Amino acid sequence: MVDHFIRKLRQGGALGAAAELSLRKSLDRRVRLFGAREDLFRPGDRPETVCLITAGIACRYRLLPSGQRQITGFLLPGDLFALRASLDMPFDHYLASITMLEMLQLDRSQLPSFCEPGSGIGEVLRRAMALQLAISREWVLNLGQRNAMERIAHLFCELFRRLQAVGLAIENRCLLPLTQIDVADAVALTPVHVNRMLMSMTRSGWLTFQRSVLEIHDMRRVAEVGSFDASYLDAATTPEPDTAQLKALFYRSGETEADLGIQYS
Amino acid sequence: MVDHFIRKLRQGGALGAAAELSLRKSLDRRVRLFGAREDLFRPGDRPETVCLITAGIACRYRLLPSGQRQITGFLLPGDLFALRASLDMPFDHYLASITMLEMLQLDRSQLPSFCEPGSGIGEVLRRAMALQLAISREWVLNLGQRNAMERIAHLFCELFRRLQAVGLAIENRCLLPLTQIDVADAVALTPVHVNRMLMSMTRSGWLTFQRSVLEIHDMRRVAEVGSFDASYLDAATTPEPDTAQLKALFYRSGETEADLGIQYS
DNA sequence: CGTGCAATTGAGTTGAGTCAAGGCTAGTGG
DNA sequence: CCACTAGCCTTGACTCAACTCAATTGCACG
Repeated sequence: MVDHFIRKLRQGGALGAAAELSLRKSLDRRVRLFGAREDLFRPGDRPETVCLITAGIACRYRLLPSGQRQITGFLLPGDLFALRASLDMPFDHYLASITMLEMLQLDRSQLPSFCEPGSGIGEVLRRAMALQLAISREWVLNLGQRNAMERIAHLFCELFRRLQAVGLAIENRCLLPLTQIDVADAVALTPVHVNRMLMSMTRSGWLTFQRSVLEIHDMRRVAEVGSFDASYLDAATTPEPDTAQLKALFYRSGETEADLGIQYS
Repeated sequence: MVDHFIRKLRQGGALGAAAELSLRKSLDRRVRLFGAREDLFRPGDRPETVCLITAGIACRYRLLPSGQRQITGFLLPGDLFALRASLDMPFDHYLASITMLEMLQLDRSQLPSFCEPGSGIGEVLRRAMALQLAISREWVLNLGQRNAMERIAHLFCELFRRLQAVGLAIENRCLLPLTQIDVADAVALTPVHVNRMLMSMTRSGWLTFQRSVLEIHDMRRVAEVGSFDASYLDAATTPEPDTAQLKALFYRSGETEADLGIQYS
């Protein structure tokens, strides 16, 4: 949970040993919970705090006047968002939970004090933004140049990789509590067509995506179909395969199916 | 030229009066020129310096194994790029000039010294990245949810607005030295289909796009078709309609057509 | 034990792509 | 000064990937 964030700070070289303690304390005080499928922010909102997801998944989306929805990105445990709080900029899109969500709030005014002078949280924030930018541009490529199956394959590779990077994948499986409608809104296809592609991929034995579990049986093939090259994700993240504790959680929720969201972290 | 940058720094509250002088001096030493249609950076390159475009236009693009090209963004005068230099991250896409290009190089090691302690270039960089992110997400929406004509209308609105913001539009016209092929690679359509849409828009009297000049005759209509809402661009930029001198340049090059690129700023 | 949303499947439609052939313009070299 | 060449632009005829419409099934929850 909090450790995801601490780890990020270390990577940015932002964290002094002395600062770490005070950081941990102050973080624990500011945990917030949200239910599934809630809008956390709407266009125009000015966030007060930078946020860190500690459990659950969320998405950014935009609406057209016609009512069409485009998901422009997913947020997974360990991801920072509302970075614009540090710039006093308003949101220009929606940010919504998909599962139940647990997150930390990092007060803008406190941010600088957690950092050693010189290097700082600034670099952590910029690194997070650079990663989001890389992902966003990858999506532009995905929507612009790939056909239906390739898009879905690429999206699944991205999400699997990112979950893996924070220790939330086991072997070839991960919890991915999206509906086919969510996938459709992310890759800009109709749910009907997404379903056809998924059926086809399943029949081919490449992967299954059922009951919130994504299982990739033939990663080489799926990555090839989606022309997926993970290097754009590595820029800011380090793998670090995570604890047995998490695996236990995963298995449990994988069986029971209930409340998958919050057991996520 | 340099002023674009100085202005940006002021906006970020980063510039002390004292610092400004030394900044101006050091900037003037580091001007670089490129020809049209050159790759400035390729995937894997690690830029040494953050760059600022002072004249001409450029684009980011990615290639698929199949050879398909997707332009993921355009860079206009006043835009910063290669921000990853400040993070020591490699490029994951191509960055290429479209016209001749004049740019400033801002050395990474020098960046901090130009700033008042506390506030700083960090905020300027983050603001620039936030803008690029907003634009990139807008492109995801554009490619995902809009049809051919809507996409083109939206792209033209974006570029017109951005050029206007740095004083490079006159009334309803701006220099936009893109081929229809460039437009096609940006909006993910075939050049053939882009041409059909442009013909149709021209016949409808909405706009013309010929000989590197975009002229929007019915901005209300075009913005409506592209469901264009400029608010996402305003976050980091301030208009400030620019000099008569630029207008003169524009008219001249608008007539002669030659070397449009570099006369740009 | 409905009720409602998600998933699935079939049949017919269409917006954008493909293929192909000219026309226009600018720059090149004789 | 004028052919020649190479891109870019333009247009027409045909194709197809993805969409729409519609109906059915399968769950999960109250």
